[in-house]
Amino acid sequence: MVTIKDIAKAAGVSYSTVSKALRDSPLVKPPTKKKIVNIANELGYQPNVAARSLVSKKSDTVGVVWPTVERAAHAALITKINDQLENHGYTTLLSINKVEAAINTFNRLQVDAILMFNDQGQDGPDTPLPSNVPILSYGIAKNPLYPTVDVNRRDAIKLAVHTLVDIGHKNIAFIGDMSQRDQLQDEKVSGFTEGMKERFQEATADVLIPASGLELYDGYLAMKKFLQAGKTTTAVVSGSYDLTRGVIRALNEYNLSIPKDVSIISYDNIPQTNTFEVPISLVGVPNDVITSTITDALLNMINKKQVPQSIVLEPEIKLNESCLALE
Amino acid sequence: MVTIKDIAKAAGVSYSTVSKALRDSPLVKPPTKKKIVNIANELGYQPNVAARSLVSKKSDTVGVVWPTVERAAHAALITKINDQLENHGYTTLLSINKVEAAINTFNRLQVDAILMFNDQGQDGPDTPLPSNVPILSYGIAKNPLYPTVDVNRRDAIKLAVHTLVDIGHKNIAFIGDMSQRDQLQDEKVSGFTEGMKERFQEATADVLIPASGLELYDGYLAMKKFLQAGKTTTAVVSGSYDLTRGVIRALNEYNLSIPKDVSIISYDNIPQTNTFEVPISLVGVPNDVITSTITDALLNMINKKQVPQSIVLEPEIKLNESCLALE
DNA sequence: ATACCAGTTAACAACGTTGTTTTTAGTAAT
DNA sequence: ATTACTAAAAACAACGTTGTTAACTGGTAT
Repeated sequence: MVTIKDIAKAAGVSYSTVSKALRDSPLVKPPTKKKIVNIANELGYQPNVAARSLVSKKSDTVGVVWPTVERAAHAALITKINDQLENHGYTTLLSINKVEAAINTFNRLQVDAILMFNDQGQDGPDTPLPSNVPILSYGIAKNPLYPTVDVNRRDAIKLAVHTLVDIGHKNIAFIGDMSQRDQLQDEKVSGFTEGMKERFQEATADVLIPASGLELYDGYLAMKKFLQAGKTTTAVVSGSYDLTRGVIRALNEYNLSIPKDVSIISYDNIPQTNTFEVPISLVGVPNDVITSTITDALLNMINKKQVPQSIVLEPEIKLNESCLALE
Repeated sequence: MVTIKDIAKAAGVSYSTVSKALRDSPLVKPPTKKKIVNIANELGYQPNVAARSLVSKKSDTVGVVWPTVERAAHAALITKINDQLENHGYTTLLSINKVEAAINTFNRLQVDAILMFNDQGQDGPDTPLPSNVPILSYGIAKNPLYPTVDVNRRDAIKLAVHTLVDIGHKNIAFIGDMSQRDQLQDEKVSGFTEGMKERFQEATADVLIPASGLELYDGYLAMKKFLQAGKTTTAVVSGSYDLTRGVIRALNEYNLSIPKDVSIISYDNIPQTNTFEVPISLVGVPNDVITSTITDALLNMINKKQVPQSIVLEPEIKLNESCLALE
């Protein structure tokens, strides 16, 4: 392991001069600086984080608590956040340990901030864990233990419903994952129910198409079952992008055209890579809005040393050809 | 941040005594030790890794290079490896940066070992990266730059083919992801081709069912297309668990029974959670064999400071009711 | 009493780095 | 030629920890 002192010896200067030279301090003359930098490169010098963070009390590192790798749901988010933080000089580290252990680890490592993916609050602690490091949570902002970035899924679905009603639809169905108690999915269902209630005074029975998962095949199966039962609808609000893909397959099989026979609005955060014949309308908070919000919040926590408020992101709608006005 | 010195002051002893007490050294009298430990707990003391690893040159941490979070393929592996390392007192950290940056980070962090998930060697460097830390790779052991743990996918499929031939099958098909150049998948295809060639002298045209991915729906679609075209087979070797699920769906739709009409052997590493009516035969290296091998290799690298050889794991077959003998 | 133990604890040095202070050398002003 | 000043570099202290060495204890043997 080559240290700052080896460089000093090789360059014939004191080691503190080397330190300054490598940090590009104006306290060392350009020629000397250049010589030192060259020697450092030549020797393949790598600064020792332990030593550095011992004195600076910083590690330029952000820890991400991610207890459920299996659920690839947030993969896209993490990738982007990782990139954005990198642009600001921070390194991202993931821990797939359970929340408590992960936070502990990150505290020991003297990470500068912690981002916690709070998967449906399933196994979250009910009292804030002791931490010297500021923690930001991504999940549900209802009675959060930590400042939280939340996506208003309920309003997103509601927005979809309202939009469809406003262009003349009356018979609207919602397809979503209802296989398990999952707060995130429940929010969507109740968004649908409330959205309908707000527009139709008399209580209409909600048309719910229950899928048993969030995969393409789940959507395909659920929609097919719906159609097989002879049920019909003029518009479908879908709880996820993959489900939507399944729905489209099923509709195709039944020779139902989009949007002539059925209009579709899909919940989604992914920037649309239009792989469909008919561009699909989307509601949701765009992924880069989410990631920028998170990144900014993290950087604020680190630099301003101030605890940010919880933030609820409101959805946008992007209308496309998949929606047909009915009047 | 409470340090060892704060404890020393509170306990009225020197700080070196505190250090020894907390590390349970025999050099400090039990009563003193107890008192110190109590105070430490009370103050919520957390050792500073930076300081510790500065002097000990260890961090009790293993870094995992995982550039493609999106591909959830290895999630199960990582989870298990994480647990096993934890049992040995090591913390696992993941980096989703690209290989070079990740290795750099881990070097700076003075991680004790690095595990690299070498996704189909797609963007791997072609010359070993400079690293002070031993690196183990999981992927393909063919001309590896680092000691590598490899799974013999080719022989796994071959084993499946041979087994089917030996129980009387002649018309055998292989379904796999042939959508993209992926070394891992290619290995399986050629395992099939070779396996057939070894048993049938005359060159029979291989029956390949090309799927356009590794998801359930891809298998379903590919198999359905195969059947729709009026083709038949008495046995299917499937390249992945999810594909197999899709195949089964398709067979069900065509009222073909397993194993009466079609026998199935599936490639898989996952310990079988029997969700099927008919238990499926499996080939592959069980996941816990893979993870234990990796964990052991990592620990060896750390403790013995010796570079291990590359290891190729040989597959096992687990015959179940999904295979019917034909004579 | 003096010297010599063992058992405890205190003091010290070191790890590699950064920020501050002191020294050195070179130049300008008296 | 002495002083005053400035730029550059060296020396020093500190960060929190661990391993080593030195300094105390009280007791036992001389």
